[in-house]
Amino acid sequence: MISIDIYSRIPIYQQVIDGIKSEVMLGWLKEGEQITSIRELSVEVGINPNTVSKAYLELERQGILAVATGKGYFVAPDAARRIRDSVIAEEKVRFLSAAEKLLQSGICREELEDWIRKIHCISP
Amino acid sequence: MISIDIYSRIPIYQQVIDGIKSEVMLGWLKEGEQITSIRELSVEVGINPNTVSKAYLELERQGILAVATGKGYFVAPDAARRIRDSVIAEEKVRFLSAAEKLLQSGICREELEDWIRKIHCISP
Amino acid sequence: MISIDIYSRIPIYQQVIDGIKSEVMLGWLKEGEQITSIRELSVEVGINPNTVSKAYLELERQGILAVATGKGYFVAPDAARRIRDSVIAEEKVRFLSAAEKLLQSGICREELEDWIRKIHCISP
Amino acid sequence: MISIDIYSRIPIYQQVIDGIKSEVMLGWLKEGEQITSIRELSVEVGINPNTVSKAYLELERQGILAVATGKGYFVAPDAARRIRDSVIAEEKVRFLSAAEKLLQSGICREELEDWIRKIHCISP
DNA sequence: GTGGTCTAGACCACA
DNA sequence: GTGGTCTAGACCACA
Repeated sequence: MISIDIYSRIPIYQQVIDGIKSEVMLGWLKEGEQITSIRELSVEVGINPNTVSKAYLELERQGILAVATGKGYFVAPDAARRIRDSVIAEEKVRFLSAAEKLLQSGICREELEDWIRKIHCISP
Repeated sequence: MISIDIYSRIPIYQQVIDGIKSEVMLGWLKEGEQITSIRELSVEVGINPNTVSKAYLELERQGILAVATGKGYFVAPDAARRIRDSVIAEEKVRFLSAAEKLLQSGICREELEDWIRKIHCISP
Repeated sequence: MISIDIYSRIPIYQQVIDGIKSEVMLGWLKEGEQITSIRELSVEVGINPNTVSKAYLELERQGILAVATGKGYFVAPDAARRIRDSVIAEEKVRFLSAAEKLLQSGICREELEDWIRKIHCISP
Repeated sequence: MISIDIYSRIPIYQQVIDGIKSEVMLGWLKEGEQITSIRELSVEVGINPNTVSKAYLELERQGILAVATGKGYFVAPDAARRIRDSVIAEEKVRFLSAAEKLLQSGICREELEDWIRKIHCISP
């Protein structure tokens, strides 16, 4: 179940994209599996079907979803790997940019490494 | 001199805000010093005075600039420290968020630490 | 319905801010309710949309309104309490400042208390 | 000595007006006494002579200063009483307005009276 | 000269 | 439809 915050500055269609990607990454959606239809999802989360459609089209463009005309949307083969690769590429940029600004602001490397060690996270 | 990219997705007024903050951080603008007037800056960088005004008002709200009626805007005392504190607060969040997503994507802690060590940066 | 006096020395956007706050305080606008859109209100009261927008942005900054992209502005949860708290803080300062100046001008405490007792007002 | 805050939202000429009124009220300036010339005061407090002139003209209009052509400005006879009367009139309005808003916000009369009792002030 | 407010109107992303 | 940004230009108070 995707959760939407209509008051967030992140566009709703982007929240849908992020939600589906998460579900694939967590293994809740398997490659090849059919996903909830546009109409169903729009009712489920209480948003406009056009907004869901926009998200699905973007996911298709990214090769994460595949559309079978008249049948609906399916998780593309290789979807998990594609998502993982793009997440790593994007987050590495953010990580390095933030690290650089923190170093420039007087935070030392040791403190950054300390912060990393304290992150509690379960790798999937 | 603040450089503006009118094709950027970052709003122009935000670029002005970031530009002024940079100049204070780098010591090009000293605390107590008067800054370029709204009208002057608007012709210098080729944007509308209203846009500069919006940036200056936001900087005043953040306690980074102070306005003297009929005289103009000045760099507030304590401006550099305020900027530094807010940069650290914001970038720490981004740093930890990115690190967490990278760890979840299978990047190990040692690799993150390695990336940090390779950042070349001159602390002020 | 918000009434605007274009000849007042109080800026129009401030009158809009005060008007919305009054309507929330009086219970005419309920928390969570959508408020009149920028464009609608601007034609209703005969002012420019930019002026309404300035007021709404400030109310959002104060946590009294929340904006949903593409949908509009809504009264924030907790709006009434926030307004009440800020009114009390501001008016207490004015009250004490005025009282002190009156005492210094030779008005005695008993007279001030007498004035208070004569105020006719319906608590909500 | 009048103290000026150029970053205050209160106009400088108004701060000069308030400063002179205070000095008369406190008895530092006696009725009939000549006051510091426009030029002198402007140098003393580091502001523009035009600004001091604007303040003096307004004080003359209010009957608090009197001008002797070629000689300068003098404290008008009856100045202290005039100031006292106008302060009482203005502050009474502010006092009642603030009290009314506080009562409407749920503060009870007893609390207002309590606040008054706690004001520490030396009547002149 | 300095900012602050306001209007009129264009153009954009998003739902 | 919604709000957000931006321009061009007027008018005001203040120093």
